[in-house]
Amino acid sequence: LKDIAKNLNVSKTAVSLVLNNKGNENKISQDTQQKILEYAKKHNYAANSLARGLSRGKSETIGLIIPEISDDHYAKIAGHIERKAKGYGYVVVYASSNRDPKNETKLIQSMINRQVDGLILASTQQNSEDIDMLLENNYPFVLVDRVYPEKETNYVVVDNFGGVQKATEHLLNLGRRKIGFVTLKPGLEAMRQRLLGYQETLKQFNISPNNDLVKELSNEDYKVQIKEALEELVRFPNSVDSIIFSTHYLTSLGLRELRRLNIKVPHEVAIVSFDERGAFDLVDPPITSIMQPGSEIGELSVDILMDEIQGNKSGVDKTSMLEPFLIVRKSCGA
Amino acid sequence: LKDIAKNLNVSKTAVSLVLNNKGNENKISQDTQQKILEYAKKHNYAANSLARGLSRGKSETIGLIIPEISDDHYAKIAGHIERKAKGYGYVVVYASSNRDPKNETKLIQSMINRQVDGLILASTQQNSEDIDMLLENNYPFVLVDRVYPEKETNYVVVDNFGGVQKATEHLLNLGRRKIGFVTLKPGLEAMRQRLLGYQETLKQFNISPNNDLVKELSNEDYKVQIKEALEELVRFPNSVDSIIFSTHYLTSLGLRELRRLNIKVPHEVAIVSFDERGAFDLVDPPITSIMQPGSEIGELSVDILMDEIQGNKSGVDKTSMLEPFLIVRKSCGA
DNA sequence: ATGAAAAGCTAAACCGATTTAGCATAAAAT
DNA sequence: ATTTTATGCTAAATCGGTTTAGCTTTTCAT
Repeated sequence: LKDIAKNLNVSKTAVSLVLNNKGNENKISQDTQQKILEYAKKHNYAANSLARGLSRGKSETIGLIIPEISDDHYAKIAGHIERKAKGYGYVVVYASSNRDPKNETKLIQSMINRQVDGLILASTQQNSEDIDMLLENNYPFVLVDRVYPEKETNYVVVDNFGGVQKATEHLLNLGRRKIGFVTLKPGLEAMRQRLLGYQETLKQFNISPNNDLVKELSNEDYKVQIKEALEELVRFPNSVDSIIFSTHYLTSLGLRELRRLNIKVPHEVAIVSFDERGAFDLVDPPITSIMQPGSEIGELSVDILMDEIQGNKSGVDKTSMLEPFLIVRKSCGA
Repeated sequence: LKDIAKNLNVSKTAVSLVLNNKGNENKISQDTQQKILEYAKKHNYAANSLARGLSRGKSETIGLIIPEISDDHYAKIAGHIERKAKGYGYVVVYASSNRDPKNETKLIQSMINRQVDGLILASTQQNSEDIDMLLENNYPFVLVDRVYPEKETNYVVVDNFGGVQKATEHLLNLGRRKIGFVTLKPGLEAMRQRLLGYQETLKQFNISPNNDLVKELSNEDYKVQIKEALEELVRFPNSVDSIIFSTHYLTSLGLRELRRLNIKVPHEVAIVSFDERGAFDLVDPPITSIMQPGSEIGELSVDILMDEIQGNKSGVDKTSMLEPFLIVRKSCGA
C-alpha cells in the first residue's frame, strides 16, 4: 500500500479507498482510480489480512469446533461449511474438541483470541459457562448438531426424535415387536431425543417400553460395553428381533458383534442405524440408515452465523430443525 | 494491554515484556512482574492475535489445502495435522480445492494474503507455477500425498509403487493370474506410481502386461466410465480373476458394479482396494485394503513444516516416503 | 466579482500488539 | 568524590492497513 502510494504520488488513503471500491463515493477522479487499480493489478497487490483485520476489527474468519474432524459426519458438515463460508469471503479454522469439555473451553478461548468473527460449535454440551459467556458478550455463534435446551441460542439441529420415530415405525410396520435400542449415555440432548423418539413411538403402538431393551453405553467405554450389551439383547429373556443403533459407529461395532454371535441380520435381528458412514450401502447386509442432511446443516449454520455477524439484517430463522430421512436398505428386513 | 498498563501505572512495554516471558532478560523487577501477571490472569487477558501477528510478522496459523475435506482419507489426515499443529501452538485453516487447479491457485493466494506461516498442500499437481512461486519466495510449505517429481520440495508421500506391489504380489501368490487394474488417468504422480507398481510386479512374475486389463478413468467422469470398464474386464476375452482398485471410491463403485453383474467376489473376481473408507471391514466381503498411515502422514507433514518455518534447525528429513501396508480381509480370496 | 458548493485529495489518528533505543536512578568501583 | 555499571523502566517507532476530519482548488449560481 505504502509502495503503491509512493510510486504513484498519491496518498495511502486514496489507494486504500480505491482498492476498497470506495473511490467513487469519496470522489477520487477516474484517472487516479484507473492508475491505482492498474498498478495494483500489475504488482498483484493483495491486502494483508492481519492488518486489515486489526484495523476493521474483523478477521473474516469463522471458527469451527467439532468433536472430531475425521468423523464422517463432521467431515461432511465441515466440507459444506467451508464451501458456503468461502462464498461469503470467509475462511474457516477448525479444531477438534475430542468430546472433552475442558478442551472445548480452551478452543473457544483460542478462537476468540484469534479474533474469529464467529463460531460454529458442535458443543460437548457440558459447557454452560462458555455458552453463557458467548451470549453475554454477544459473540456471534451457532450451535450445530447440539443444543442447550434451557438457553436461547442460535442452532441448527436435526429432528432426532422424528428420525428415530421414523425408524421405529418402520420396524414396527415390518412386524418387529421386540426392538432394542443401543445408544450413548444421554450427556447430549441429541441422545435424549433419540431415545425419546424410540420410547414414544413404542407407546403410540401400545407396546410397553422394556428398559432391558435399552442399552446406554458410556462415552469412554462403549467399545467394550457394546459386547455385553449385545449379548444381553439377543439372548433370552430379551431376544430382540431388531435393534436401532443411535450412531454410525455403534452400528459398525454392533454389527461386528452380531456376526461374532452368529446372529443373522436381518433375518433374526434387523438393524437400523442413525446416520451412516462410507460404504454402509455395501455392507452385508446394506444398512438401513436414518440420514442426516449434512449439506443443509452446514450451509444453514453458515447462513445463520453470517446474518448474526452482519447484524441480523436478513431475518433468517435463527433456530432450525431439519428432517432426517430414512434410507431403507436390507438390514431392516424390508 | 493498554488497560493493564494504565491500571497498573506501568508502560505497555513492561506489560508486553512480562507477558511474553521476557521480563527477566529485560530486568523488570519481580514485584512488577508479579503485579502484571496477576492482573493479567485476573482479567484473563490474552493477546489479540491479529495485532501480534501483524507486529511479529507471524500468524501462528498454517494453511491446509486438500481436494476435499469430506473424503475419508483427507479428513483423517486433517485430523492429525490439526492435533499436531496444536502442539506447536498453531491453528489450521483448511480449504478444499475440489481438484480444480484454478481453485487451488486462488486458495494459495488467499492463504498467503491471510499471512499463514506455512502451507500443507495436497496439490492437484497441475500448478507448477504456484509451486515455483512458493519456492522462489522461500515460502514454507510441504506437499502431502503429492509430488512434483521434477521439483525440489518438501513432501510426505506414501510408497504408492510399493503398496500396489504388495497387493499384486499377494494376489499372484494366491494364484490369481489375470489381474485387472482400475485407476484414474495419471494426472497425479501417485496414480502413475500405483500403475507402475502393478505393471512392474507382473513383469517380475514373468507375466506380460496386458493393457486391456488396465482401465484408466477420467477424473470427471469415472462414475459413468467405471460401468463399462468393469463389464469389459469381467467378460471374454479379458475375464479377469481379480481387480485392484487404485482408490477407495473406485472400489466402492466397482464393487457395486460387480454385484450388478452378478460376479461373485472373491470367488470369481477377487478385489483389493488402495486405501479404505469407513466400514470396509463390514462390507460383503470385507475388503482387503492397502492402508495408508494417515497419522504419520499428518504428523510428519506438520513436523517438516514447523522446522521449515522455524528456520530448519532440527534437521528432520524434508522428504519422506512412508510405507503403506496390506490389510488382508476376505475380498482378495485369502 | 463573490460566496457557496462540489470535486479531489491528504494528514493523521487508530487498531493492539512488539521492539529498539535510551533515560533515570541506585549501586559498585576507582 | 567521581566515574562506571547495573537496575528498572519508558517513549516512540513499527507492523499494514482503515477511516475521520479537513484542506485546497475548481465550478457554479447570484
